[in-house]
Amino acid sequence: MPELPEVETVRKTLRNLILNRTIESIDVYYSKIIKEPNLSDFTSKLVGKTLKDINRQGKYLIFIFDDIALISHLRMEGKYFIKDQSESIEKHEHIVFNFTDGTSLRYHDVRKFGTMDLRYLNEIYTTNPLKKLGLEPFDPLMKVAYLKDKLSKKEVAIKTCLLNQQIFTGLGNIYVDEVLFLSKLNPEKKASKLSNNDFQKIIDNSVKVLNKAILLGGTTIRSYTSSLGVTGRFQNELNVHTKIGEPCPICNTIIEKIRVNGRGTYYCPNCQK
DNA sequence: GTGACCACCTGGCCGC
DNA sequence: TGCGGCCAGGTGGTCA
Repeated sequence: MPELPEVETVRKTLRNLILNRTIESIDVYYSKIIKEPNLSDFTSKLVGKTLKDINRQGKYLIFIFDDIALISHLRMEGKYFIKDQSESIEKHEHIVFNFTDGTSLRYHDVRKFGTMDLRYLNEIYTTNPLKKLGLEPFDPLMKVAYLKDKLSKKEVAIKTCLLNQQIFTGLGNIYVDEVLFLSKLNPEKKASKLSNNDFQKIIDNSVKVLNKAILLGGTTIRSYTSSLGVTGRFQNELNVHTKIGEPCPICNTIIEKIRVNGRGTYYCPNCQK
């Protein structure tokens, strides 16, 4: 599933391919992807607009048009593909942005979990969904003091807290498992029990894991591929996620799988006590 | 305010 | 072979 490194890979790929194209029309085959505004306003506000830039905040893609931004979340299996308009619409292609040059940007989502919102440029960061996001690990303000302030009174598992995008933005299930492994922290340990040193390790290892994943184009597990079918290579670097029954790369203890707040969680019971 | 739980959604996998 | 049930999981909403 797309997490921050996968979204960043999609952003870079699309930015290189479709900048400065102008929307001629939009075909919507599954309108529930669009959250705000309504379908009619969504299309009328975008048609005729030229794509100026593509940014990212956490796991959200931000398509910057002339005066308006399309904020897209890929959720579990969202993908973008660029195709000629003459190519037939495939199953699971729910929203198609047709450009004036005869090409199209197609949003493909098997599980239909993805979302799209339109916002004027001056309200992108002052309204949801981006307003509520916490800091990314790369943010200069991401310090031990920030995490301590947010987590020191949390009586829930640290894994649950790191998946909370309102606190720690950008990590999903895969990378949280990897960060906690590198930090030698048990995913079920209560956030309130963590030390300053633990918080620092979480920050450092998050940056380390995400940077490496971005470099390798993200992680390809199950069905995820970025736009144009580009697959990531970070899955070859995973230490614990999906490694149930395999030996820990550090101590050879067998990796176990548990559920933390309903999420499949992989960890080494020896390294992460 | 906090934490637990559920809905959304479909393909893949497993057991019968 | 075919069918039913479960699992995967990010986020928002609801409820206690």
